[in-house]
Order: sequence, then C-alpha cells, then structure tokens
Amino acid sequence: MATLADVAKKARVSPATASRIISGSNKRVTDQLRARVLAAVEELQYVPNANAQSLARMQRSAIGVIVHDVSDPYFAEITRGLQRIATENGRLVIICNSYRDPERELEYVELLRAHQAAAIILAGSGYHDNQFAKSLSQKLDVYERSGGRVTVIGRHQHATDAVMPANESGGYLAASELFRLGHKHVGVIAGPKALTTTTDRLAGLRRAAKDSGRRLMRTVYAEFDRDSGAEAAAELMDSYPNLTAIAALNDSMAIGAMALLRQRGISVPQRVSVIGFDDMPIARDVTPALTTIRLPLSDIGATAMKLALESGQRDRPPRIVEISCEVVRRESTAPPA
Amino acid sequence: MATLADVAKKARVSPATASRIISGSNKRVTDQLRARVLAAVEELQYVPNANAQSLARMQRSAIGVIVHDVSDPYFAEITRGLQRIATENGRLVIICNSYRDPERELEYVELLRAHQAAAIILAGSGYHDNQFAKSLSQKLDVYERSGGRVTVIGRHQHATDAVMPANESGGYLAASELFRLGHKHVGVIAGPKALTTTTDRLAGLRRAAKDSGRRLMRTVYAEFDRDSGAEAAAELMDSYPNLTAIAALNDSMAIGAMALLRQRGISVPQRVSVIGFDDMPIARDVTPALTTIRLPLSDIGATAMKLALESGQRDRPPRIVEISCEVVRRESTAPPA
DNA sequence: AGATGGACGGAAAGGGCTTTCCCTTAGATA
DNA sequence: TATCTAAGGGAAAGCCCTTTCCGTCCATCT
Repeated sequence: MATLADVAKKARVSPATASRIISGSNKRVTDQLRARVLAAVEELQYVPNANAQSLARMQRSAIGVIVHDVSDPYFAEITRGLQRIATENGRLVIICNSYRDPERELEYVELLRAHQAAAIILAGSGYHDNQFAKSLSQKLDVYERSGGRVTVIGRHQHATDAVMPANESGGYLAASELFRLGHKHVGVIAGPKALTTTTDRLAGLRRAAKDSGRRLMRTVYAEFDRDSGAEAAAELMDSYPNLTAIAALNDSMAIGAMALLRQRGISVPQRVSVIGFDDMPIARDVTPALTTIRLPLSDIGATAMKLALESGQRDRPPRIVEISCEVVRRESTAPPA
Repeated sequence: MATLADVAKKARVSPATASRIISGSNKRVTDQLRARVLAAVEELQYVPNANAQSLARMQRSAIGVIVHDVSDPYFAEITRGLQRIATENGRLVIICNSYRDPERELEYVELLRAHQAAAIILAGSGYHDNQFAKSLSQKLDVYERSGGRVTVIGRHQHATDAVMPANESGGYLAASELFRLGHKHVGVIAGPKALTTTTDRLAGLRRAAKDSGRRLMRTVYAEFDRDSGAEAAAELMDSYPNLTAIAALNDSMAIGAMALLRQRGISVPQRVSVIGFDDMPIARDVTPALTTIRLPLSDIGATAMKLALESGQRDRPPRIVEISCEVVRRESTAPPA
C-alpha cells in the first residue's frame, strides 16, 4: 500500500507539500509541484489512510446509525432518508443493526465512539429497562462530553436532539377511526411490551377508547413482524370470535393478520376491519389495501440526520422535532356489518 | 476524551502495560496491575481510539458493503444475511448505497480502501459500461494488491470470489412456467438495460421461448421499482391488449404491474397471469399472492460474507458459488382463459 | 543598493496506540 | 550461597498523516 511518503519521494517533494496538495489546505503550492505530485498519486494509485488522517486531524467525519433492523421496511425507509442527507453532505454512514438487543446497542455505542464517529443516531424505540436505559445514558453522556453528537428517533430517555413520531396521537387516530366507523368490538395487536413505541401507541388507542366511551376488547402482544402478527390475530379471533375490527400497531403485523383472516375465510373489511400503523410502501399493494396511520419515515430520517449534522454549540437545550401522523384510508376498513 | 496515557497514569503503570491489559496481548500481566487498570478504564469510561489502533496494528477489521439501495427489499434481505455472519465474527459492517450510480460506486471503493476495510463486498448487478467496468477493475486490483479482499454478488466482470444467482436459468424457469400453463401472448417487464441482471434474466426468458417454440411479444424496460413496473404494464397492455401473461424481472415491478391491472379492472390471474422474480417477503402477501422465482437472498448475503472472511491465500483461483433458483407457485398465475 | 515583506517549501512535532527490545526481579537449581 | 532462568514491566520506536513554525528566495520599495 503506497503511503504519502512514497508519493512525496516519487514527486521529489517533502511529505508536507504532498499532503497540502492531496488533502487540500489553504496554503498555496506552485503548479509545477502540484502536477508532479498529482502524477505520482495517479501512478501509485495512492489513497490517504483515513485512519491516519482522522488521527492527525482530530476531526471526526463518519456518522453512526444504530437501528433495530435495516431489513425491516420501517427502518429501511428511515435509513433511506438518513443516507440521502448524509450523502449530500459528503458524510459516510455506518449502519449498525441491534436486532432489538439492548446489549448489542450498548456495544455499538462504544464501537462508534471508538471509531470517532462525529455523531450517533439511535433510531427506533427504546426499551423499558431502567438498568439498560441508565447504562445507555451514561455511555451517551461520555460520548457527548468528548464532543460527539447524539440524535434519537422516537425515544424518550436521553436528553438530546430528538425526532419524535407522534406515536400516542397516532394511536389515538387509529382507534378513533375504528370507533367513528361504528366498531364496538375492537382487538389490538401490540408490539413487544418492552418497547416504548408499543406503550405510546397503545396509550393513544386507550385514550381514544375512553373519549369515545368504548373499550378495547383484548390486546395481544406480538413481535412487530408479520408472522407474529398472524399468530396474534389467531389468538384474538379465537378468544373473541365476534370481533369486528383489529388495530395492529404496525403494518407488518396488520399484514400478517390479514393473511390469517384470509386463510380462515374471514373477509376484510366485510367481517373484520384492519388498520395498521406506519404506512410502509407495501401497505397499498396488499389486498384489500391497508388503511393505516402514515408516518413520513424517510423525512424522519432526513430530519434526524440534519439535526445530527448541525454542529451547534454544546450546551443549548435539546431540540425536539415532533412528527405528526395522519390517517390513510384505504380498503381494509369499513363500518361493521 | 480519555486516552490510554490517562488510564496508565491513573493506574500507575506504563502505557505498554495498560495496552496489554485492555487490548489483550499474549503477554501476561499480574492480577494486581490488571485490576488497577481495569478500574481506571471503568472510571474514565475509556474506549481505545479505533483509528489509532488500526494504524498501529496495521491490521484491518471492518467489512465494506456496497449495495444499490438498502431500502430495496432485495438488498435489505441480502444485507441481513451479510450482517448476520459479520456479527457472528465480530466484524463491523459499513454499508454504502450507490443508488445505482457507477460513479458513486467507484468513490465508495476508494473510501473503503482509505478506511482500511478488510474486505469489500459489491452486491447487485454490474453495469454494461466498459469504461466504468475498467476503472472499477483497476481500483479493485489495487485494493487487492494491498491486501484487501473483494467478493461480488451477481456480477461478472471482476475476477474474484463471487456469489452468482442463477439469473439466466431463473429467467428460463419463469418463462417456461408461463409456457407450460399454455400462454402464447407473453409480455416482459425488464429492468434497466444497463444492468447485467436484466440481460441475464432476459436471456433466460428468450432461451425458454426458443425451446418452447414460442416468442415473447414485447419487452418494456423499467427501473426495477414498483411505480415503473406499473407504467411498463400500462405500456404493455396498451400495445398488446390481448396479452395473457406478464413476466416481470423482479417482484417490485410485478407488484406494480398487478396494481395497474387491478386499477384497470383486469383480473389476475383470470385474464392475465403475472410472474415475478426474487421472492421478496411481500410476494406472498399481495393478492393474488405472487408466483415468482425464489432466490434465497439472505443466504446469498451470508455466503458472500463467508467468502469475504475466509482470509485464504492471495493467489488461488477465484471461487464462484452458484445459487440456484426455484419456482414458487402461488395464485397470480393460471392457464389462459 | 539595501531593506522589507510575501510566497512557498521543508523539518519536525505530534495524534493515540501497539510492540519490540531490554531491564529488573523473583524463583529455581546446583 | 551463588548462578541461571523466566516472567513481568517499561522505554521507545513506529504506524501514516497534518500542521505549525521556520528558513529561503525573490520581488518590491525607498
């Protein structure tokens, strides 16, 4: 691997000069030397060692992103938004999948700190585990104190810049929509109990129930993925066969539920209405197309990245950007028969 | 930010000893000093500077992955497989999205080289652009010569380890399936002409047509995404209203096509059969569920990562792992009316 | 002509870590 | 008890860059 010294030698200049030409400094260098150096770079196919650079410069550039799982469309969309802004700003993004394991999340924070990431973006719900929340906060604190920036998407615990999807009011919208249509027997497919996203959305549903003088007949907890959504739907229908509507706390589970209902010959929305949450791209392609609560996922990602990139002074109060939801009415909901 | 020197000072040992304890060397250190150092680490929340480490060690660890777009389910699934193996081996993955821009792909190769990535995995079709293919090969050569490893998924050009989905024979399977059902008027929705995946799959379709003594009525080129798939379907139906089957070269476009057909009141599969390619997770959830050619995407990713991690000697011949496809019959295909 | 200043190039000092090489000390052996 | 060995600890060199500081040279001004 060619080093700067090799280039300098070949161009018969000092490493200092070569560095100035290659990495662009505000010091001027004559065109003659410049040409010689660039020729040497070309010939040796020299690329500066980024580790040495960031060591010497003491300046961070990469952005670390910790998500639950990129292959989940929810995070894929957020990531898309994140990357767009990062690329526009010439920043490298390091994506880390925690696979919903708090331990791994902690490890990744350390790893990103070790790699001198300029910022860490934590995307995705936090966990209801105080022990864990405390270690996380502590690690993030240390990181921020050393000059890193932290931005979270959809989490409460940490006192930093945050992009917050309005999960509670989204939940409210979802349930209200069902009640508005006249449903009296509503079941809920929730996500993992440990996630704050679950509790928030659920809280919204419950508030809507209270406001409408109705109640949610049953809540089953699943894993935010399709298959567990299907299982949950089965459990729901088994215990309350006269249910007329199901609210799932994300689209994947809603789609799983619809698959199960179809398999049992229960027609949607004639017999049972289904409403999802997130408005993932697939939602409009399933049949019946899924009524859901839209979250502008890609924008959320973009906003988070913008917050992270604004270098801002260290001690200002954290900025919280609230992102609101809206109902997207499609064909999976209808008044009860 | 605490440094190793700080830790050493606090523990009243030399930096050498501290390093040995923290980063594990084969030299033994007494338990007493070990305890002192670990206590200091804890107290200072010390994390070694990864840049300095990799500079000093001259040993690479991160794996760079260049994909077209992680938010595309095709790549999301591959990435999932990649990450699984990487995590099992304690490796960090840097994901780069080229958004199908060859230029950006070149830039990312340089960037990963600069960051001393241990290996680069290029996922996703190559481009029919010789100029570009040449620069890419050259850059990869330099990278390999400097000790990096390169693995490609689904590309021809470069002479390295490769995981190759059997695109051509998958195309053959897709068309054969339609012909077997008795379709005589088959339209094709292809991907971007510049991608080799497109040409390969198309070649398979054509070979099947030849073998069956049929022909493909019309091929429209789209962008491998849902919306362009819908447009392409519109164009297809407009120019050949008596088409009875559509083969799309990936599932996203197939789903777009089904959406358009539904919108026009053309029933699938009664009037028109649709077959996709890839078997993305959503394929089974659309209605009618999509018949498609399955590619074990996550396994492909895992295999590629394994190849990349096997450090193997430099001069052995490249290993090519062929991944075969299979037909997954669902409800979107049927004999013509 | 001599002094002054500006422009450009190079020497060298880090930046944080690992690792080789050497020294000290304690334990083992004769 | 004297000698040898092994093991643990530290000094310092080096990994590849950037950047400050200094020296040189030439052009300009008085």
